[in-house]
Amino acid sequence: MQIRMSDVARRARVSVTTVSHAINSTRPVAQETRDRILRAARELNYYRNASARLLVRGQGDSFGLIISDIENPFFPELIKAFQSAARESGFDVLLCTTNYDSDEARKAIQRMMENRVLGVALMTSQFDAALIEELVNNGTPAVRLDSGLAKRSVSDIRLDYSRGAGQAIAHLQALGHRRIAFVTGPNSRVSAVTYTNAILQALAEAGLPEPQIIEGNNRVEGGAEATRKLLAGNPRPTAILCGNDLAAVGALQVIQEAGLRVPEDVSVIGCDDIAFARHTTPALTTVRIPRDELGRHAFLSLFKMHNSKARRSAKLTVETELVVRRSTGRALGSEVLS
Amino acid sequence: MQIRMSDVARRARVSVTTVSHAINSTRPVAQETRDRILRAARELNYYRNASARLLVRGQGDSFGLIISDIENPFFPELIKAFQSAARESGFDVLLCTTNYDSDEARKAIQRMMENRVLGVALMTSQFDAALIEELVNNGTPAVRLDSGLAKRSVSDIRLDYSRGAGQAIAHLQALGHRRIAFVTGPNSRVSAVTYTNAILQALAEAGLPEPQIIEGNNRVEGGAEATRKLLAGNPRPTAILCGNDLAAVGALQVIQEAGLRVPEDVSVIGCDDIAFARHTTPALTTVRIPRDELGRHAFLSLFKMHNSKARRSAKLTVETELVVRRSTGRALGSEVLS
DNA sequence: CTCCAAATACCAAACGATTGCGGCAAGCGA
DNA sequence: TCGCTTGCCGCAATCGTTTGGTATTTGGAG
Repeated sequence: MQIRMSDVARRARVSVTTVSHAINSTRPVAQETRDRILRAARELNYYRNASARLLVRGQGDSFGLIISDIENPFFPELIKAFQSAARESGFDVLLCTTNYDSDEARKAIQRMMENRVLGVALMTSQFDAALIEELVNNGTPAVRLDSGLAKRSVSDIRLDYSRGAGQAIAHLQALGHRRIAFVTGPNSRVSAVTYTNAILQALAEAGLPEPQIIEGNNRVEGGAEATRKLLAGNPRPTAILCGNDLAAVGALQVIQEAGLRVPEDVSVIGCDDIAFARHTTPALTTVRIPRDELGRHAFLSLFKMHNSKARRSAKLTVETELVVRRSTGRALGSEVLS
Repeated sequence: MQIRMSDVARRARVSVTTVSHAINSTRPVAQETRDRILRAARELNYYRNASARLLVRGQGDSFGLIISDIENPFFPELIKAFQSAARESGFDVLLCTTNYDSDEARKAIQRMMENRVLGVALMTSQFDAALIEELVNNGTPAVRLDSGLAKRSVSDIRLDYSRGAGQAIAHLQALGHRRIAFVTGPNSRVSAVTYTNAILQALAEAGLPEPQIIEGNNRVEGGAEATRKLLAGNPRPTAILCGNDLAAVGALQVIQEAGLRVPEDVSVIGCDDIAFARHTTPALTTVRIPRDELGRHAFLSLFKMHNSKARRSAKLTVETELVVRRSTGRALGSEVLS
């Protein structure tokens, strides 16, 4: 059925042992012999059998990455960073998505384990803590990227929202905003509530009043709907913070459709800094989450754990940062002379 | 090191054979015994060894998908469609990206083959035809999604641009446009030249003059740059067609930054209909490529080939279609009374 | 009580590569 | 010529499952 090493060996008139060594460069093979072998392999269209190889070596060479939704523009950049970090070190990556479904999440973990990945990174909140525990008890390195609450048992890459949040609020305050509204992500998502808390705290520290809060769904439509409610209020907010950029896009749209101007009438701030944030009109001011760093660190951390056989690695923190574009401006009715 | 079936067997006091059958439901096992086995497996944290399984069965259960760039918003939707079609039929998918690099492409194919995928779908132009040939000669089913030129040897899902192109041109013509410019994708990309040809033909059939053509790169910056050139021309075009939506976004931006209005001064039409196309301002009129259909058909086609052991399957065609939004309007200086 | 079928469980041979160990031959110095 | 090193290469055990071919038990019919 398939072409085996022994076929190559026969054609090159050597033993399978030699073929193996020639192909993997695991032992010196006479130049002439090696050539003969490689030629035979090419002629026969031979590809190593990964399972046989993995079976006997007991160790594969790929790391797993589990994310929730590939269509969410947040993830691709993360995936790419993880992937290229892995490739740089000579590893493959096995990608699974959960689509926010805990059953699929379970399958994803199972697939990872059955394929004996060297470690797995997870960025998805809908997650049985128990499963992760098992994973770790198994000795498989794991990192979570989504966690605000630092679970003890798994190494995390902590995403620190406080800096970005602080900068966002300071920015708004400097522009004279006081009536600030906040469209959060779904409260079921850890990262969403972490961000919410960071914003609330920054607001408090700045001595600004509590914001009006509406729970959104981190999608364009959710942001749009929430914004409609906000605009109907009286007095309406002069600035709207959104749980992510997608929601902010919805906000932008609704505000402008209502005949109001951004940022003259209402300022908008997103979160994530997805690629499109710079192409909205006006370009979106947003709290940047450095996904490339996140992805790289995730891999590096896993890699270290794998090498050192440690169950946990040093906790890393990556910082958010406000990037100011054109969707924020001086608050209406705060025409201070300057 | 790892936990084997024999460990589970010992703990449940049965043979490995029975464990295997209990876990895979491949042969009846007494309810009581099965329970004992599954419990033991759970207690021991047992995961099947995929390699051993695959090795002996000779057949895996995943299909491969190779794309060029995960950050291009065109792809995620395609991936998802492919994935969910696969999952519905009980298969996994192995995803690889090439990043437009033919060396990585080679590695991707190799990974697919080494892992004995049941078939592979490719959407990436930078491709050694030779590699694909091999693949097919190996007996591994393959489909290309990017192909305008129908290679003989591989089954294709043909993407028919002519309908969408025709509709786009008709739409523009109806609005009174005659000075039409076209920002193409890179000429190295098959799909790009296919689209270009479709547009050119539609233009000719409509009796419209040849358009001014600028080669872009299918990215925002490319579209922006090309548009700057176009705007500097005299007379400037009243409508700009773009090779994809990303470029169209760049066009939109440049036009509006130049103080012109879309669509009053210049109309813009994109291609792809990425998720963000409906959220640009104004919302983008574009030639939709049905990525979900593309992904689904790709899998289905592979699946069929795999089942029937056929090397080729019926050629499918998926149609593009114009979706009209707000970035197109009546041509300047064509105020016909109606 | 005997016999048979059905149900259940086990034995052992694969699957295709890797790798420790050992063999052979050529080259070299004494 | 002998003995040793060095450079190549092959033998055969091994990895953890699956699965065709039996063996054993059980229950009921004759």
